[in-house]
Amino acid sequence: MTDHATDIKTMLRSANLRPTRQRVLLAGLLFGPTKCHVNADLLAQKIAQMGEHMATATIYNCLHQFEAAGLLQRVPSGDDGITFDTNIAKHHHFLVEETGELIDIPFGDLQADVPQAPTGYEIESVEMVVKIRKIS
Amino acid sequence: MTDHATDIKTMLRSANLRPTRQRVLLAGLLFGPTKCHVNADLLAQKIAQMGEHMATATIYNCLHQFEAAGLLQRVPSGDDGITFDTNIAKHHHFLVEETGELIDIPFGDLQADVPQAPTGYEIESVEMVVKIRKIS
DNA sequence: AAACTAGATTAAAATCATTCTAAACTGCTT
DNA sequence: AAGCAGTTTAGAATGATTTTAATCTAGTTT
Repeated sequence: MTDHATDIKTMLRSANLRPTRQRVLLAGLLFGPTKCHVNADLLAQKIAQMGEHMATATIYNCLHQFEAAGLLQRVPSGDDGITFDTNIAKHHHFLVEETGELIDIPFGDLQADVPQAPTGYEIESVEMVVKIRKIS
Repeated sequence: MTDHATDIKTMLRSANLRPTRQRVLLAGLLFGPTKCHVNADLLAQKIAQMGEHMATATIYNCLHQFEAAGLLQRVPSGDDGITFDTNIAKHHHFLVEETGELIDIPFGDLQADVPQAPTGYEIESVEMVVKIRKIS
């Protein structure tokens, strides 16, 4: 077994997730060196390209489990369903109007501008989306 | 005809929308003195309570037309479909995790913190959502 | 005021991403 | 090797939104 596969299994076990064939395959696609934005459909395509197969429900299950384990972050996305970000550092996004493409914005000192939560509430997260469009 | 109904018809005509019975009814619900967050389902309920009826498709059509005309703004919302805000001033939102309730945050001087758009793009809108939860 | 027409409304069917179901399977422990 | 809890699966179900194609109506023309 390669070191990479071992790392992934270790990561999954640390998250209290059994390293099943499906979870290892998905984690391999998601947790490489480059961060990315994914949805269930995109992953199904990649899996199909590898000549593999995985039930749609499994892809959703794994994504939600990875999110619950803090391995993924859910991100806002125009209209097209559920999108996850493998970059779990605090950051915001540009959303390209025409294409729906998401581009990371590094997290600055935006926190200072966040207003107080209403009395009795605590802030859970701050999410900024900057919609942009190609200059015609 | 009441002044209010006249105002609404004028508003609709200014937006190049024929003041049909359905659009006048919806506009009456939406464009009162108090701002609110609505979705198609909530409006259908209100209409039913008034003893009226309107096709679901009509509610969606009108909401999208009002949005296109700048009378409504679309706002992000947890998972539950399409939500519109009758407050069209620039502002951001608290989103209460447990309930999905949206609460307006008055627009401050956040603009200063927005990063430059990537080359070749222009900023279309900036939307911030602050998720909050009840302190247990 | 009747006729006309583009635009609007409608019920019902279609869409489609996501979730549910309940049966079959598999990783782990004994 | 057996057993069990946790997983995966195909296919059905869900549910919000959109499409369709027929009917209707606001506003204009005659």
